[in-house]
Amino acid sequence: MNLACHTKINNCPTQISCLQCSINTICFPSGLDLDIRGELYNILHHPAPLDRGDTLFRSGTAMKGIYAIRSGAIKTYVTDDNGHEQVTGYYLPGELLGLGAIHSGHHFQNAEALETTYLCLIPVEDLRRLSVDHPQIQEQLIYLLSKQLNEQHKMVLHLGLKSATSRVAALLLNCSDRCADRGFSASDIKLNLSRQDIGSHLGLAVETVCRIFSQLKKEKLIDFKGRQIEILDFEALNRYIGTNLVQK
Amino acid sequence: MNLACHTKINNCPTQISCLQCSINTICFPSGLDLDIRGELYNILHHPAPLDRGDTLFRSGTAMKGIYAIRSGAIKTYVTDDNGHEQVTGYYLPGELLGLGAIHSGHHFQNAEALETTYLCLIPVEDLRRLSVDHPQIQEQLIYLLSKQLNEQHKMVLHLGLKSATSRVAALLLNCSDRCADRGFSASDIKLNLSRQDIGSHLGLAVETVCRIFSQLKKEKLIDFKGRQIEILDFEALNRYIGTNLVQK
DNA sequence: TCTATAAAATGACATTTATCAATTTTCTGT
DNA sequence: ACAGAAAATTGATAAATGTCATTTTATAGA
Repeated sequence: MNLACHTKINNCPTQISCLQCSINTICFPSGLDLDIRGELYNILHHPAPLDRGDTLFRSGTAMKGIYAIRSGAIKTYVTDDNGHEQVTGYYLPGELLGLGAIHSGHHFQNAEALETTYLCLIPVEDLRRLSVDHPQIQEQLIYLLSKQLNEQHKMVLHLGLKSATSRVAALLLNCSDRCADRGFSASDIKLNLSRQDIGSHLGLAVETVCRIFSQLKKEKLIDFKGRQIEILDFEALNRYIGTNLVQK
Repeated sequence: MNLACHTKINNCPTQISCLQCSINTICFPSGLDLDIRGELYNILHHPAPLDRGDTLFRSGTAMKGIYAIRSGAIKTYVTDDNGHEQVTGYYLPGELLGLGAIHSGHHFQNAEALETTYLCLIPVEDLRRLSVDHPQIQEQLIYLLSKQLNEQHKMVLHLGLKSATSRVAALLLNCSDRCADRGFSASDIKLNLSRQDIGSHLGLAVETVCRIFSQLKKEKLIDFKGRQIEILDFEALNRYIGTNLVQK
């Protein structure tokens, strides 16, 4: 099995300029003029890296800004009255968190690191100030918001699939796609959510998720060791999704 | 039962200025300065109203712009290899369609009118041109994109609920909320999706949706006649969602 | 490296949901 | 108002998924 996507960019220094950052082709600054990237770097904050289990932000709190993941992985989740978690999102390096809180200024989800995670924080107020002179920044923000909205539309599609197997397959292929977009392997992915998290995200019991993983392995559509997954048959996984879109 | 939300603003004239439009407090122009609203009106198109079943746009086609619903209702859906539909969204007056296509310029969903529907079309190119002189327009677009992203995050949460009843309850309360935001009744709502559409959206069989509707009626949590629904017990419906967020 | 703890996996059984078939109700067009 | 078609509903049964109990495996900290 090859290297997991995340391991390739581990050991990031805490401070790094966008100009040198290994993910600057997919992160916020991608497509911006070089001088604007420089200005963007001036307003960036580099919070201390998060350890596994550390909270990035909590539901109900004011947003400090937009977070960009430099390395690591984050899950978002909500908690019900009984303290039970439901995972609502899974974010990879180069992806942005907090965009949905711009309009209200507050988060309604919690965000937690799934492994050691390095981030950049872009304060929205500073970004707004910067965009007065550089309308390109607003255009970029619109572009990225639209892209993430599109991603969520796809998630809504995947979560509306009827069978448990098709929902799991959709999640796997979704992660594969996003890894590939980031220049990582499309077939060897690290899905750093627990089976419990996956179940809670897809509306399934942990045991169901385990059984589906085992069966997909037996059918040789995937192979895995823990959270390290190798996709062996993209076609077949896609067929699971396509043919289960909706029953007759 | 009171009037359905939609009936209140039926019989819209085809041409109407944003300044007089009944939904201008929630639609794109909300919050914009009056002179900018006037300019916005100048670039608006008013396509002929759609009849029930008419297609607004198709998957794979280039986007013409952002659509704002003036009255009526729209569903978005995708179709699998076997021609089976899966509903991915349901849109009410004052809501915008097509925002997810800005970044690629293409739609990946189909959009279809569920009843007679009046729309405005805001061509993105014209909007971009207008925003050179009025950065407020880009700020507004960012605000609205963030808001819709947040809405989709909620949908992801709702579709990840484990029981069929909680997913149906979540859909009902979601529509109620959105109706209330628009100044319509929160308790008397018209959910103009067929039971089939609801099932396909939530990953359930039609029959399951029917049975859940019947049971909620028997338990006096809702009342309904066809697609006209009255919510009788918000508390109880909310409890369904909260206590089913995730199993132990 | 070892131990304690958590995560993952599996089997047996209960519950929920899907499927199929049939009936009733609603809607559309004349 | 009427006829035909589509949508909604309901029951019986099959299939999928959840729950509980137990075992195995992986992980974290000493």
